[in-house]
Amino acid sequence: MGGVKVTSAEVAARAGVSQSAVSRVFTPGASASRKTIEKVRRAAEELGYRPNVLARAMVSGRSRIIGLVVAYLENQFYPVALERLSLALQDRGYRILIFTTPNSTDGVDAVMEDLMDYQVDGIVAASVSLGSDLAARAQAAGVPVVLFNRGQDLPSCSAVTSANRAGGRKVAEFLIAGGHRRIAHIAGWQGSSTGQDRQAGFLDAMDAAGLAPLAVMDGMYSREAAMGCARELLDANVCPDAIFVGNDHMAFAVIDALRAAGLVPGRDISVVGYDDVPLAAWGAYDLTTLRQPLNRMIAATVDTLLDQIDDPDRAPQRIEIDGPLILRGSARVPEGWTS
Amino acid sequence: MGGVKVTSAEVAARAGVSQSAVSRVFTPGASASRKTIEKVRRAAEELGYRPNVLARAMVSGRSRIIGLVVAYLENQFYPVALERLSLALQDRGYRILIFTTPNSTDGVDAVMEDLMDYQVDGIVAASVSLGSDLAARAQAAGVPVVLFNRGQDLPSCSAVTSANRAGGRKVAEFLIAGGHRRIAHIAGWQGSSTGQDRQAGFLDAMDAAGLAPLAVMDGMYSREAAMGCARELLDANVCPDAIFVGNDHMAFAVIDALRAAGLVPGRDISVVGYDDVPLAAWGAYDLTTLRQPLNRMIAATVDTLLDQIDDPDRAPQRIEIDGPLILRGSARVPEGWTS
DNA sequence: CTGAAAGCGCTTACAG
DNA sequence: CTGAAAGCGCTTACAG
Repeated sequence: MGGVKVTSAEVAARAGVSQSAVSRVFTPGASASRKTIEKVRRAAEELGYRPNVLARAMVSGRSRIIGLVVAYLENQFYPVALERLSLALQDRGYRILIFTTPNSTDGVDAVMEDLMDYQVDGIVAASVSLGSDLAARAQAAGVPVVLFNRGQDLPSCSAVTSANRAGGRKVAEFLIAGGHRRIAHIAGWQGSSTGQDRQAGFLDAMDAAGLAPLAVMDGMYSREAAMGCARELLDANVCPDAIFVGNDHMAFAVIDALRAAGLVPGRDISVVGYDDVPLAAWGAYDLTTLRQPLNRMIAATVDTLLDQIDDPDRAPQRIEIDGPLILRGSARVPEGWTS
Repeated sequence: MGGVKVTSAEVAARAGVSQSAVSRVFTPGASASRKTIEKVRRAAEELGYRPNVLARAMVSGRSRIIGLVVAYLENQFYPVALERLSLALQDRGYRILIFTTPNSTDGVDAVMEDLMDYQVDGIVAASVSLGSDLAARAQAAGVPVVLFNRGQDLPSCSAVTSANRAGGRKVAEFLIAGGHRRIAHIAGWQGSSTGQDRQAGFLDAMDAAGLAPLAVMDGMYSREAAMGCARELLDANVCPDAIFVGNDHMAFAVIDALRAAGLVPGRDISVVGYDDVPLAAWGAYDLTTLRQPLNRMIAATVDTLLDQIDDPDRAPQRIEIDGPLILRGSARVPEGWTS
């Protein structure tokens, strides 16, 4: 029952070599003779030895642990992102220490401190905002931070997002081209860059077309809030003919609200989301949406983070990745519309 | 830019005390005079000192890290479980190191080895099966393991599940009482205890009522597989009047397939799922389902795991928690049915 | 209460 | 290529 942890010294004794030799055999770059390698490997196998990663971390100053701060796990975008990120990081020899948090800046900051106590080599903050003091501390400690799906303007942090402003514009242009004239926007949380940028893009395009939005409301990235917004829109004197919703998670709520009111999405009212989570493609929602190119966003996140870990002098990056509009049944498609 | 990590020695120097004193001030149980505590806290604050958790882990033999192995993150049950687990563990001072994995036993075992390299204090294996050798190694290393939502029969592991056999029985009784006679079962993966137990319970009740199932197929806990099964059922000569699906994730696929065939769930064919994930309550699916009591399952998992960490001699537990049937619109409700 | 010292399990110059 | 030794940042008996 007692934790029978085998150490390199025990392996050394059994193999008849020094403890340093054992260490070298298990250290990728180091050199050892074939004979030593063989003796050590055999002894290690017999004893069930595996190097203690924590001890290695202490002396090398590398924990091979990446801290992940994430909120909104009920939005399918994040579990999927987590899975991809975890796989990509595992491939490169890193593991994820996960911190879930309510989305207040305070909550996030508290959790970040904890994170740094674990000597993480880098931090991915997904869908959360950092206090600028916290960002500074991470930098002071030499821990690179990349913001995933949030473009907050912190000079010391990298940020990976999709091209949200362009995306918002694209959605508006699509709806306008489809002949909609009473277009409402249930926006993503206006405390977040993604919510702001998508809304700004939407307003850009409306403006360019000489149209005023029927309504713009903050859905807070919350199912409940979005549903409330949708009900309010349906109860108003003038009913929208299209609703652009700031993300898919809220769009599902909006569709549920429309149907509850006896309306058919795509026929009576067009609904467009943002993200293209797997659920958007399922029959029950069949949601037209602006896709965030998750694979490329994850790849960019991992590359940026590991580059900065390997070379602390590398400057933070801000990466924006363009995404396509995915046409499905929840919104009327303009005649001859392509792409 | 260089990682300016502050150590206890530096704090000691500034505070004019020994390094041990600093350590004591930051060690919950230890004793120090008010004056020392004050001096040390001030110096620590000024320097931005926080204890290195990894170093503490090395000497104390406690990493305060729990390893979590999880597959099926596309099934909403798991992200929600992850979030609750993370919160519950954070409350008790533990963090989660996460490993995602394809669900083969091989994949899981490889990942478990990696996990142990990080000196985790305990392991939660959610929705995955362990090789028995691996379970033995974890035990040998003194690392307790609890299987979450999987009741595999490994004497050295604890297991927390809902009462799956009783649940399967309850669903069948409900459908039979509702007057259904052509009842099919798209089962959970038959390589898992949950899939087997729910199916066994279903068959128990069918048997007791003198009914034969119209069909029993393995949906593999996969959306695609389940959809294939549903199509096959609909194409057969005799169409089911009810389908019990092994979990909600598959049930959503089944409902999509029914609707694609022009059928209305709850009117033409009753569909019942298992889990009661949040999506089951959303308007688009409105799924009748057997709820797995997640909060209680998480609480039991955390309690069991931490108990075993604190007292290595404690015997592994197997905990089963009963869940209620949640009535919604996807299945006909028998007259006068209660609970 | 407090400090000097040993030790957790490793990696990494340093000699040989 | 190999071993003895120092050291990573802490905790924890051990004396005082």
